Amino acid sequence: MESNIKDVARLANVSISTVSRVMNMPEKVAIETRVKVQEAMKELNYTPNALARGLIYKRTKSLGVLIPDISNMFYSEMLHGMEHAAQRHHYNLILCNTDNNKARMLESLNMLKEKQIDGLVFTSEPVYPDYYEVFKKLQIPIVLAATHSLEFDIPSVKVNDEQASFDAAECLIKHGHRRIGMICGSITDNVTAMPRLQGFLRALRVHDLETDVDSQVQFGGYKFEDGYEAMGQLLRKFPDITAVFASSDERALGAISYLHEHGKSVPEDISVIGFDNLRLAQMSIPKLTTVGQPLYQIGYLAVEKLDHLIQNEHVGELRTYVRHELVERQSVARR
Amino acid sequence: MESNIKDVARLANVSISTVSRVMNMPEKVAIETRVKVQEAMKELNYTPNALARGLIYKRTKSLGVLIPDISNMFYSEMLHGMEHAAQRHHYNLILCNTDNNKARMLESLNMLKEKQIDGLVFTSEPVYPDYYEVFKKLQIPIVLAATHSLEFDIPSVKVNDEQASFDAAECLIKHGHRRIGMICGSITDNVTAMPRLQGFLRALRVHDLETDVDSQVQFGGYKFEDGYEAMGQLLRKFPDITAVFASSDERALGAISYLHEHGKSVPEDISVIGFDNLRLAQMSIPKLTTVGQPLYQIGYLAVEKLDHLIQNEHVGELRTYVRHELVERQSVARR
DNA sequence: TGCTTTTATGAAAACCTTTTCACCCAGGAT
DNA sequence: ATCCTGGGTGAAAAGGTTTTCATAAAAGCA
Repeated sequence: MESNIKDVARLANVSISTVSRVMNMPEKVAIETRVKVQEAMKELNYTPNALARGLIYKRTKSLGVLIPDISNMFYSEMLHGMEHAAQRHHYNLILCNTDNNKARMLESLNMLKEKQIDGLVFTSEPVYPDYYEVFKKLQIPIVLAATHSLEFDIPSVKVNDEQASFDAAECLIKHGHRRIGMICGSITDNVTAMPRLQGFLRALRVHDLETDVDSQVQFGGYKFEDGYEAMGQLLRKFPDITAVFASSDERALGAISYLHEHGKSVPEDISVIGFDNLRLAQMSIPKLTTVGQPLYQIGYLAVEKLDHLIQNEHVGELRTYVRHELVERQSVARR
Repeated sequence: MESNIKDVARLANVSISTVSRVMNMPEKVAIETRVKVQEAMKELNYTPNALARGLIYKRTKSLGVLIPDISNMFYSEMLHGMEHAAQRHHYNLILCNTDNNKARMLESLNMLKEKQIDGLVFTSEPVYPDYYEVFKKLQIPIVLAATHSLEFDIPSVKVNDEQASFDAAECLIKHGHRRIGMICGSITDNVTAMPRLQGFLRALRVHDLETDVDSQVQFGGYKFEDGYEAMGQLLRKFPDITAVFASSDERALGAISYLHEHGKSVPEDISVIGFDNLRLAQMSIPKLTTVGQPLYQIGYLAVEKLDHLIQNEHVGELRTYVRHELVERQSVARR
């Protein structure tokens, strides 16, 4: 039932070369032959086979995307941007969810290589040296999205986390807060969590506030439940707190939830500022003040950068830093 | 730099047939030859080319996924399930975001066909007759996820929307509510919105409450803003309302937001029940009571059903209906 | 008219595998 | 000694395309 170029050629009474030409350089074939062939293609419901094409062109117009957890809005917004850029540049996206699991990641990478992807976008997670080894073996253009590597020269696009956190903290300070806690990511993550911590501390220092990481900062996961948990810890260790910087929106909502359940109202008693500006930041009560990263744009630019790499065009800067933006809503109050 | 089977064969001093055998039926080749070949493969960092394989096997181990909007948590949770099922059965997922745009969908479908996907999962959106024509031309196994078709015999997996809505409405009624409004989807959508409306109305009738669609039901989009908007309308048309069934969690949060801003507290003044049980339903204040659909599972099962179709195994039932579940949290109060 | 150039087409090689078939050789049975 | 069996291997075709090169016909030009 599936028809190939041969069937078309036979039906149109031409050679397969001619059929191929009709598809790729139609101006090179006589007008009558052309329509004859096109009619045959239509009649047979013919579609060219991208596998055969890819074999010859050594190019598949497919990109691999490695994502730790697609159901996380953080990644899905980025993915959305990637998908649009991919459509624009005629790529397909092959999606691999890694669950932050190294074995699964390597497996996916292997599968992607076998499928001859033209390029790869790697999201979040730092690039550990052994990852870099694998990347090198892949022999494929790679772009990092929402992460970067200072050790290795891999193109990347992300926000300036240190500065963004600085701005978040400064926002709280400018609203008159002096006793500020932070809910931070894992201490082992120095591509995202550490810069954010540093930005936070810098803001405190710049404004002559004392800093005490031990009591003031709570480390943990990025999820709602982690934020909830962390808020509890923080309140115990640092009771006279008036504001909290939660370095992800989910954590922020978790914190707010904890505060709400423990009779503190936001922002009247305690102000909370988040990080990311996911769609859910507008949906909470109170609406969340947060420092936004343009996730859609990060995804979009990552794919465009990858395309440049693939086309061997100039890549622009190796490490692109996109603008963050302070989004003031209702979870931060003047004090 | 890229090595093929020939390079391996040359280095190992064997024919390419032998190399191929080492990969596909290693027991058929003498142990010394086997290790010789394996060493050569390792030395050359050889990976087989899935394009060439696919050409022969007429099977690519790739599935297409058509999704209206990946950044929507509704789809991203489903996608997560699909991805896990895909990994389990050794498929790759090629993701296409359609933006609910017909032209883009057809374009994607074409691309997917060219790439020789083994099957397709189509999410949400009703299957219009012209879609069905396209599907037929595709000559590829298809499964519908979170949608179904009564006109056409296409395998599908989804929740029983009518019954789920019935349960939602009944939950409100059992909590003593008599004046209940509904925020509903578009009136043109009769795969999801209409059954939900019918379930809602059935519950009212069964419990001898009067129904007046005109004043009691507000139609609109599924987003937060739509819910916000709709809540306003509803309150104007049907002022002495004590409870609202919003037929998506996002709409429910929009409604809650509206109520909050207009001085009504949830659930003390007005109860709200949602639909979906997205992750964000646990993150709101108050935590949202909702009737949950197992989105992850829907995605997972859809891919497994697709796999059965591809393998020509028995598909089980054509239309699978998975269990919904009433998740009682804090947005519904007794009256 | 006879020559060269151009235009339209086809044959065959190449891309990288898998698989069928044939071959060779060692060992067991007769 | 002869035949058969079978394990291990290689040559070649097939899968669907693109592309190079060759060829034939038509057109241009003197």
